[in-house]
Amino acid sequence: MVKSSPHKIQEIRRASRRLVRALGFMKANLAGTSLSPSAVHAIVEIGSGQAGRASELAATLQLEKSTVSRLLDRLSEKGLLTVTPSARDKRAQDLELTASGARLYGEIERFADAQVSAALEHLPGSCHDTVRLGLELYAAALQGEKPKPEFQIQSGYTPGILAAVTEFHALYYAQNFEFGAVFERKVATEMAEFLARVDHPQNEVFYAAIHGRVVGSVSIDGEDLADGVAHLRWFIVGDQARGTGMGQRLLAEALRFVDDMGFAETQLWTFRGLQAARHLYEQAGFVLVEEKPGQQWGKEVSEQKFLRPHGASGAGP
Amino acid sequence: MVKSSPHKIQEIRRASRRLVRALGFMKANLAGTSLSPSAVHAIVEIGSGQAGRASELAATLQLEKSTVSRLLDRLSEKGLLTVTPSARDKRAQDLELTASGARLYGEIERFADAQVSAALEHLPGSCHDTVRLGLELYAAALQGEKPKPEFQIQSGYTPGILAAVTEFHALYYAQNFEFGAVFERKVATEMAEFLARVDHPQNEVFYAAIHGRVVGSVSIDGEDLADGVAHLRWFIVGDQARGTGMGQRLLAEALRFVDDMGFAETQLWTFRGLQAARHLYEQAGFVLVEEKPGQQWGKEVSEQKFLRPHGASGAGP
DNA sequence: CATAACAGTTGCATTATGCAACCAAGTGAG
DNA sequence: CTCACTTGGTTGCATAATGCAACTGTTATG
Repeated sequence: MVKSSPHKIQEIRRASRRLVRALGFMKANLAGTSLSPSAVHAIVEIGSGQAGRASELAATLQLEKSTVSRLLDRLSEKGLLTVTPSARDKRAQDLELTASGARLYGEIERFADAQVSAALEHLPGSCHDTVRLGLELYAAALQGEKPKPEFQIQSGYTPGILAAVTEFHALYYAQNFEFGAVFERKVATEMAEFLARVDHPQNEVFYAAIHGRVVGSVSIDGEDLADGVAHLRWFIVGDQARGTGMGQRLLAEALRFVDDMGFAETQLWTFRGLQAARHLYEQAGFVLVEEKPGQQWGKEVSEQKFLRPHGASGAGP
Repeated sequence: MVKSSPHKIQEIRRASRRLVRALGFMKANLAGTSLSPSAVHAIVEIGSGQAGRASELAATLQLEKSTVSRLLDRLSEKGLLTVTPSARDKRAQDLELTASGARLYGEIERFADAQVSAALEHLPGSCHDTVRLGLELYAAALQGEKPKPEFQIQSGYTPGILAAVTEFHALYYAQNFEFGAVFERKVATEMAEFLARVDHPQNEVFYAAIHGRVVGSVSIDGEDLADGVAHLRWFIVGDQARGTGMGQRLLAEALRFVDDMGFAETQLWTFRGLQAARHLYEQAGFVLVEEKPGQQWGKEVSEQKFLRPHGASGAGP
């Protein structure tokens, strides 16, 4: 795993500090209420249905239960909250906002939304997702969560897929093997040609998207090799999604298509040095059948041909 | 300007709350010191040379000056800090960490770095930049800053440029004009062809990069039209950089090249409905000379031909 | 030179908070 | 069923953090 550079960490910490202060500042004047930060957080949590118990509140707000107890006292004294003993567990108590509590919650929501909205206005709209994603990832990471890779494999053309596949190839191979313009052009041109005939029943392109962006893809070209031979092409997963099992999923989906269509065998060309990919290929039933130097990608590498017979499903243990 | 959806704002707020709590939690136990959050922040600010005055500290920590005064008292009592009257301004006082203060600062730094580093370990390395950028942008936005668009215009092939240009075209025109595969393929194929001969002295590709990623580009094709006629092609700025003046800069750079190379005139094709671009073109001295329906981009639009004579520099006021 | 603005201090009141000891209600093993 | 243990919450106590307002001394400005 790649460690983040100290410099990057510094920058993250620096931004966090600013953030905490800026948000802390917001909280103080929040919606003109005279409530403390914790009280506001409590109202929000209860109002949004995230916390129905005092103990839950203590957990999310990271406060001691006694503090929460008193906090709830204050809020119910002000008539913002009803605290009723729970029916199921007589130790516990159900928390619910009163009408005026709900009104306050609404105000806080509107106020906070406006604040955030105003802040975001300072940024070009395209940054909004970066902000959202960055915050979510970091918040999750701080609490020790691994982000769940939510992606779905889909098939067929989607805008940007040619670009994405080209980009991943160009950047990855430029960085790791110093491939250049020839390679990027080759990928773009050949895949463009393929996409023109992707609707042919023996062809298909698969991709995984996160937040509407293509982050991984693989294609089956059923026409360009011999009859009954499927050609697995442009198999790649972008930086953002590497190590999430996406490659495996894509490959599985593609091979299911291959088997469903009754191809006698599947071929693919790659070259020596792509260990992770090779592992995936072999797991999926591919076998290395040929290896020789070549420079079809604009640079001399040891090209490898893999083959997978119909229905093969991986090397034994 | 595009408003962010309420949903997105909710998500940002939700993540912010988690973040503040998680960080708040970190602060409490921070490095095993018995210091309050503010005290730790103060040490960090002073230690990192960001604050040499009490008033500066009050500003960055968003605290009242009296609070800061007392905070500094406590710290100097503990021998972490020296508070000496400033030479230049007898009202003010210079803040400096003592040896033991500096040691503590070092510990805090190491501890916090380790925390952040540990958190980041939960994320794939490729997310780190998203986190950093997202936090920085949001922190800046909350304090009302507009992020400075730091980009430089460069020329020549760079890995990923074909992909980036294709992507921006595909996504933008798919979203706004429902262009599809035909268009994306056309862009990729033609630009790939162009890049094969971009080293010819009459051709050039210009691009702007942020953090090493291409976010805007324009090309001059000096060969595909008549002799002495420059063809301005693939002019586009990505989402992330729209509204930053990058388009103008790219265009200016491209036209400088055109004029330097002594082209008699420059032509470009676009179509009705791209107002922002049209404005830029006219500012740069282009004039609309022809308009007729066509479908060279895979969909029927009102195609426009613009022309700019050598050295023209924009419409008068 | 008078006045305002600035940097910081101090008295006072308020509030949030944690710890420890406590109670009451559920849980589980034998 | 019983006894020890856990869970959800309350209360007494001490303390730390904070803001406001009034204050001192210094510098800037007309």
